[in-house]
Amino acid sequence: MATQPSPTAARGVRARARAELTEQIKEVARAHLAEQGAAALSLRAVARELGMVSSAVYRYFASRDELLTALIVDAYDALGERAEAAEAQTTDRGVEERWVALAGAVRGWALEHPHEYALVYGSPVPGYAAPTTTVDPAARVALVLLRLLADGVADGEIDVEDRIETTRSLRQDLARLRELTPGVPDAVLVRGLYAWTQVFGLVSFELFGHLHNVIDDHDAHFALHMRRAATLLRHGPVAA
Amino acid sequence: MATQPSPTAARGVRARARAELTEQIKEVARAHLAEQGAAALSLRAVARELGMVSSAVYRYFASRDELLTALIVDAYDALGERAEAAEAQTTDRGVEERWVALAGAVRGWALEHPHEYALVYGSPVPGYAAPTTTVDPAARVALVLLRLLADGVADGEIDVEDRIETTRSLRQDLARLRELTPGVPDAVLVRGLYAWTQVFGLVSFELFGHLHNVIDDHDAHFALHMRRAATLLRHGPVAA
DNA sequence: TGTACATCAGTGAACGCGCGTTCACTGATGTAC
DNA sequence: TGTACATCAGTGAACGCGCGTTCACTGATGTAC
Repeated sequence: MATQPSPTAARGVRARARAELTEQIKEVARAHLAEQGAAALSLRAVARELGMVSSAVYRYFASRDELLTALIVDAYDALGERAEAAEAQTTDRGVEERWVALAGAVRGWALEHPHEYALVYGSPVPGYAAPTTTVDPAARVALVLLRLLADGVADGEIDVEDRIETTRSLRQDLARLRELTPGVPDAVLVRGLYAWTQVFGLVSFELFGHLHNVIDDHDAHFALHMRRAATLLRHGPVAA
Repeated sequence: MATQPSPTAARGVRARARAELTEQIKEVARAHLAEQGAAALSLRAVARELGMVSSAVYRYFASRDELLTALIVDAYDALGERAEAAEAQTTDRGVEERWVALAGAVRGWALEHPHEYALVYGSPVPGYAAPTTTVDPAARVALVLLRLLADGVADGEIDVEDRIETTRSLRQDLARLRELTPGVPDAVLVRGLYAWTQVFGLVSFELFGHLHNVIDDHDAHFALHMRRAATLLRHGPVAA
């Protein structure tokens, strides 16, 4: 019985074949992305490489934009997964080590997948509007940081005393952010945003070539700044 | 005599016409950039809009890449000029105000010219390799910060005491940077790089949509972070 | 187990489009004597 | 001031290319009875 193809198993065969080819299309598309960038990604070229006729791809993705969206979602998910794993491995240690692991995961993934990083964190693809499907995967990596902040505050590892001067609307933005991880005060959220910007700013600078002829030892440079970011995350800047 | 067309004046007429049309081509190209991004920039479309035949553009730019290079150089120069002017207007004030003016100039220019910003600070254009002509204009805006750091150190407004732990190769990178503005110690250069990354990281996040549903009050958010950056620039983080 | 029907994957041709770049050319503008 | 020549801007046609998407179709695979 179990070896005989039942109706559902049969449907399963077709579905599996479909899933496999869908995956193959995305893989080839990712490879093309890595060679020429998102703007040059072409359905025809992908089909050609897979030995299909270009129209066949439309059985799998309704349009070029839909394929792009799938790649974007995958990229966010891959980065999120990597970050979650890296941070989970150091959960028993302190805020600083967890932060360094998280930041290192972001940079590590970006260096391994520069064009996928550019696809999601670089300039927007012209004529492409990201659908709401991409919102949740995009938030995944940020949630790792938010949980880290919440833990650090709960443990007392992160100072909470510094005050920030800001506007009512910014406080509302921060309050919305706090809904995801209650207990993190405004000042700490601001420090988190600061550190967050630092990670992606640095990775983008490195990948997009803006540290050319400025910094050669990218590893040391990144490590140094992430240590500083960790200190700031825990204590905030001294008031002037 | 002065009103008669002398040989050089005559040559001047042709040269001026040439310069004007070159400028017009770039203007139209910039407008197209703003509508569809760099990858979609087309010589034919530019020519069409100017009422020329596409091949005529080749009298002015030898290729599409050369036009792109000109736009990149112009963008860097425009940003540099804006930053220089903003900072120069506050030279008599302290490091913090000068820094805030500089950072505000960068963001202001970026918000007004988002696609030109993306052209130079976003993901690299696929298949385009920036020639060395772009190096000096690119450095212009960074030099403003370096001079500010040098002044702040000379005035005693910027603390110089904090030590940084780093590698020999990174110290070499910093030494090379110091050649441009002698007298700025490693620790201060590192703080400068940190602040620098923060400005461009924040502007990129804002322009590329990564603060969507996170921060609505971008002005307040940016102002807050730049004030913090100024404090850090002057004093560095507290050691843990 | 067998048959009639429905679903689905993939084909191949076509539509209409835009692109970068080259080339031989016409005419106008500038230069040298 | 006038003429012969050189330089330059712009034309128009062409080359060869690739693209996204649609559509009617064939044949294989799955489903229901």
